[in-house]
Amino acid sequence: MPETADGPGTTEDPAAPGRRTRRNDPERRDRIIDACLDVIVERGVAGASHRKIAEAAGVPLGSMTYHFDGMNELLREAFHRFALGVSDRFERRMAEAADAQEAAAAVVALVTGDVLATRRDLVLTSELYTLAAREPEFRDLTNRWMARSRAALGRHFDPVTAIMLDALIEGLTLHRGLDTDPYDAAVVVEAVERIVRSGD
Amino acid sequence: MPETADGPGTTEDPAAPGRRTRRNDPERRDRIIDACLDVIVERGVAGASHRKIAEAAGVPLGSMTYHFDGMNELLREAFHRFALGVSDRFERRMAEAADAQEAAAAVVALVTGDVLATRRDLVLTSELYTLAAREPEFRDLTNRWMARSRAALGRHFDPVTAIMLDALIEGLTLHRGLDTDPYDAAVVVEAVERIVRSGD
DNA sequence: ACATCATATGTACGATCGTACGCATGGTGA
DNA sequence: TCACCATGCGTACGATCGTACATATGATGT
Repeated sequence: MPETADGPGTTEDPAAPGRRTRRNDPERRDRIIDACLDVIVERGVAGASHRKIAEAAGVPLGSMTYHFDGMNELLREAFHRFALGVSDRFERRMAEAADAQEAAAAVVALVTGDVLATRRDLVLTSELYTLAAREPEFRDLTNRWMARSRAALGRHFDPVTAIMLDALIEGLTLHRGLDTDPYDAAVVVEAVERIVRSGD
Repeated sequence: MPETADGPGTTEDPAAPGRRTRRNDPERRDRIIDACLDVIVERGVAGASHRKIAEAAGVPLGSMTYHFDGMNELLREAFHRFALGVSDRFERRMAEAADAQEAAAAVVALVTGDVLATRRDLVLTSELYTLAAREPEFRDLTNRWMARSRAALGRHFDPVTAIMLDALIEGLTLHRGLDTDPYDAAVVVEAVERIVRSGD
């Protein structure tokens, strides 16, 4: 059974079998948000219902409407957390780079490697963009995300180069993620080089 | 009332009020597919139900299961048509370009202009990628689309440059489409130039 | 120890969904 | 002209959805 990471109070009270104590669970809200992302990865936003998320989080259905004012708020918080997480990792990598050359190498590593190229990240990013393409509320979220990425790139590159790099990263990640057999990483190296080389 | 473009047989038979003649409508299947795309643009794949699509196409609900073997087949055909259309327009633009310089200009025009930058195209592309990220069936579709784009670019650029340009176009289009106030078109010109300049 | 009440949850409702299937329909060959 | 039957459609069914709300629960102050 999946029953992942039993939260506090989820298990039965040994002293009173058959009864469940659920009160006083401060992390419940967080768990719901995480479970929401998990369900989205597996079933998509379309398949992410209150019931599925509640089951995945190990909380009763009633907790959904109690902690969140409707599905939209839950989605907003979930994708906010996701974008923040990816953004943090990106920012950290850029901060760790000593100069533009290291930064370029870090960008290549992010695209070809483990951070942006996860199936989970690909799915969640696509789902978020789909929401953003239709609802301004989520578009604000993606805009803040893009702005943060460009700012992180701005540590090492001029603003225009940062914008172009940001777009290139997006396209490369997306295409490599969707491609049945992704082209060689050398292409990524070359592409990044072409963009940053002229930016000095 | 929306009741767009009454198809043949959709209106009442003047000779027999209250009766409807629906037989012999060869374009019905096509109309359903087009209506499907319209509904997806407006409500998303999640909101594209048989009933909504049937209403938009001006056909009875029964026609849905009659012409298509389930929702998945309808989606597959609809997105196939969409990808083919965009691909055709892209191909044509590339074919019209006399040399690499004109091709580069065409790429800029496509990204900043009217073909790829429509809200409709943005929404449909996002929705398709979201499906592709999860289901291999739709991933094949996007793969064929990407292959065709690269082949079209291959008329004027070497294969590696074509791959990079393809990714750049994707990222630029997506970011410009989602950006609340898109950066200047000059950035697009510069980015394309940087990618193709080193490709000679 | 006990009354109190904010916190938390179980349940029920109306809407909408995809799909199956029996029947109406009208083109067609005799 | 008319019977026939492939084509096309109206309708009903079971499932699932988001959400509201009455009620259970247990922490807390006295």
